[in-house]
Amino acid sequence: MSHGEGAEKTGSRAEMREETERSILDAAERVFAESGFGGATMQAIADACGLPKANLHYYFSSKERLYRRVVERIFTVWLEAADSFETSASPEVALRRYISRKMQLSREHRYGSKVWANEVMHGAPIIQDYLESTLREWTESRVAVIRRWIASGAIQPIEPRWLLYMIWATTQHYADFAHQVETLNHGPLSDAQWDEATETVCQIILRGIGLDPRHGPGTA
Amino acid sequence: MSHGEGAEKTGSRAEMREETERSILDAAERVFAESGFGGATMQAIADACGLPKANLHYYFSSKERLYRRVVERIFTVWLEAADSFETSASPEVALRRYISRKMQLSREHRYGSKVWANEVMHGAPIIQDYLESTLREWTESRVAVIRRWIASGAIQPIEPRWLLYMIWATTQHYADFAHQVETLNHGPLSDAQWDEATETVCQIILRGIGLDPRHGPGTA
DNA sequence: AAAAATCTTGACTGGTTGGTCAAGTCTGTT
DNA sequence: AACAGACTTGACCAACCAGTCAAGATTTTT
Repeated sequence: MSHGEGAEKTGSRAEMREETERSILDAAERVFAESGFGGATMQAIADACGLPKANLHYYFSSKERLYRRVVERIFTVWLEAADSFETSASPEVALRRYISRKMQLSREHRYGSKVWANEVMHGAPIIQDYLESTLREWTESRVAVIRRWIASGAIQPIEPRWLLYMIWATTQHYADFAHQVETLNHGPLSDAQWDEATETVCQIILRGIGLDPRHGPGTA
Repeated sequence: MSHGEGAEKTGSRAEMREETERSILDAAERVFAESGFGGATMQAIADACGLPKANLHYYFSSKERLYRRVVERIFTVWLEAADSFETSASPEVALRRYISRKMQLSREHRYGSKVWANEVMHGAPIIQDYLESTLREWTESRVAVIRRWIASGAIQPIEPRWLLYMIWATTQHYADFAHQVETLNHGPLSDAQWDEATETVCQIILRGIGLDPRHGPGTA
């Protein structure tokens, strides 16, 4: 009866540590998302994962370090999703995959998205270097791809950056503004609504840049 | 030499009070946007408007009440912008005006947008009633308008809600994620870039729902 | 000019929070 | 069984912060 968390199979020392850290990070992500960095308290995070507060400081030396780890973990997830924008695929496929993946992320990682939004809104004190290196490189590579699509006449001439921002903003809106969306929807979105929203976003974006948005690659 | 703020023409009692309150609200909006409710301190707000902290409590009895006033003021601005979505206009005109106005708001009221985003992300503890009344009514009325456009064949059949969310998300992104946008842009957006971004968003949305996005109402 | 009302402000306070610590418990090793 | 290292935790502390207050300054009214 060491942990408050439900029965955990005893594993090796390292496994146990990893699992505890993950449980703390999960709780911290939720609390930071709901209260912001300043509003979150270590006690609230401790309560959220059923550990005494002092124990948190055993695994993470300070609140800021814990927050940093939370943000870094989110960036990792973001990077994986970014890969779904395949530079070798056709515009339809690349964008459809990317948008769908980002919508899925918004649904499954609501809290992570909120923490990221908070961090950027507050001037990205922790992740400024990521923005300037990894994110900038990724963005520039996709901008180049979109420019090639334009040059080849595959899509209408639009500034690629504004298109990317539009995709980020729209997909992340379903996580960051989930509360507003759900209030207007009189409850959480159903599976069907998520599918429909995803499909609508894809269609408007694809048609918006001059592609035929009919579902699937065929001419059906 | 009463105020820290630059030379203020002496006005009537009520005028002075109003002006001081506005100056506090402006400072508070900025600080709340940058630090969140929990991270903001009354001292920081006081410093930001050059008043001693005790003076803030003379005008606003508590931090929460001050925050509430900030949020309410933002909602007012939002409502005015909402009016630019004219229900009687054609889809092209209504959407173009609305998107342009929202982009302008993002540029001129960056902090207000961020406070709103923060409030919603944290579950809208203060403005829940606004979401359920005013915002819901406004949304439903515009959804009805868009449905009529669809029924008349003016635009493609898409779920109006997802379109509205797309517009909100995209336009507000330029305020809420201004730091990210500016980092990727190596500096603030120029006038020309704002115009171009606005035009691009209009074009993608209009074409995305099946309209001819050529600038202006003519057939040029 | 004096009294009243409004506004200003430095100093103070009670409560909260991040972080510490020392005394424990548990687990694996010899 | 005994020892060592890893983990747990209640109690504690210093720093900070929202909010108070009382004494004074300024403006308006009489």
